[in-house]
Amino acid sequence: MARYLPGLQTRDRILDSTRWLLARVGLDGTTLAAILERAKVRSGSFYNLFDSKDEAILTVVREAINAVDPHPDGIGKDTVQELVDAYIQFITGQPTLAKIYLQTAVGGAMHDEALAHRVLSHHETRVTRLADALRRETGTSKAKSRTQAELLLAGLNGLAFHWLLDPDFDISSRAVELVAGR
Amino acid sequence: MARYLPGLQTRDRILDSTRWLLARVGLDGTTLAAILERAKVRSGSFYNLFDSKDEAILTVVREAINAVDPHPDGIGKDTVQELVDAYIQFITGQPTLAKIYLQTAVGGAMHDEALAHRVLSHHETRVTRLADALRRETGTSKAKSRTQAELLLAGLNGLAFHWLLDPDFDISSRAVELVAGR
DNA sequence: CTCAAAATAGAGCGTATACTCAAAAACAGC
DNA sequence: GCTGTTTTTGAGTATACGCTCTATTTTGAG
Repeated sequence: MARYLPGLQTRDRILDSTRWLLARVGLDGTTLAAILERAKVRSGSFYNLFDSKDEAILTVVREAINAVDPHPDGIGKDTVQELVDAYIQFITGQPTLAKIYLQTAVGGAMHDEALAHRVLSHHETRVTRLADALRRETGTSKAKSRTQAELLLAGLNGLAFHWLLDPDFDISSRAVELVAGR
Repeated sequence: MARYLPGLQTRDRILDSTRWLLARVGLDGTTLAAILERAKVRSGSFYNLFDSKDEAILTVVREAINAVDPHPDGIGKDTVQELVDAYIQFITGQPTLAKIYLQTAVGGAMHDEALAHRVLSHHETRVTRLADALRRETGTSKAKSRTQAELLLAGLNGLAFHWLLDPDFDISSRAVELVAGR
């Protein structure tokens, strides 16, 4: 483990490199050699700081998943618009982590059972909070608002996909239309 | 290329094997060795019939997509509902291929250049046909129907994402609601 | 300044994978 | 049956990858 400053700095460089590669070239392209070259580190140093390549990758993925997590202190208070805005802001503001999150969720590195569960539970949390906000604002039934929330979130995720594919795509105003046409 | 019966039969066995592996163990697990073992074929025979492992995979992907096409031979006949149904059927019937599709959309996940191109051009075709169907049915302008098609497809991709995350998610009826609320 | 701990370098190992090739066997038209 | 073509075999090649190990340098507390 790293105890001196140089070790901690190298560790950061490695994680930066891994994060960059995951977002740009995907899981397959994130080879050890690529990580090492970009971080300007030899394999010996890497394995002095990490037990395996996967450990570095999982560290980054965990970070990405946490970044999608809605803030827990606002439960029961947020509006639909706030939640949608927060999501869009995450996607457009942190495209690197957003890409990693979506890639991971779709099936890349999800051989890790615990991570898969975390992604699902984050998704669940988001649906529930959206449904609550919808019920508070429109007064629809519990079941119906949940269905609406699922549809809305699916739409947002779809928009995110589209935006990642085409950065010129106007995700913000599409999101507005999506909320309006609900 | 195969000209005698035995050649055609081994070709079929290889494609069956590839299809089975893609569905069961995913893209990563579909190694050449696995294909060969399941098809009871040695590598020499394989390369007598295919130029590469990717060609076999590509063939399977193409067949899966075509199998679900409502009007494979003629463009300009399908309805919006038909195209949406075909999409849902593709996603739920071939979850592995659906994953490949979405991973490619997120970008970079596909190391295979030809496969990525194939998937993306398929995406383009689908947008165009959806837009055409929308214009035929609603009489909207060319530009507007294309935007609508992109939004609709984004929604469908979002639903697919949700379904891949949670297989219990009722993607079919959600898709119906999505089309209805357009 | 000293010295044990930490950090680094980089040659090299083991393994998995896609793919090649020359020779042998099976095939089918004559 | 003869003969050219197709099919099959399987040992062998090339490469990429994750990872190890030892020697060397750097660090920083006392």
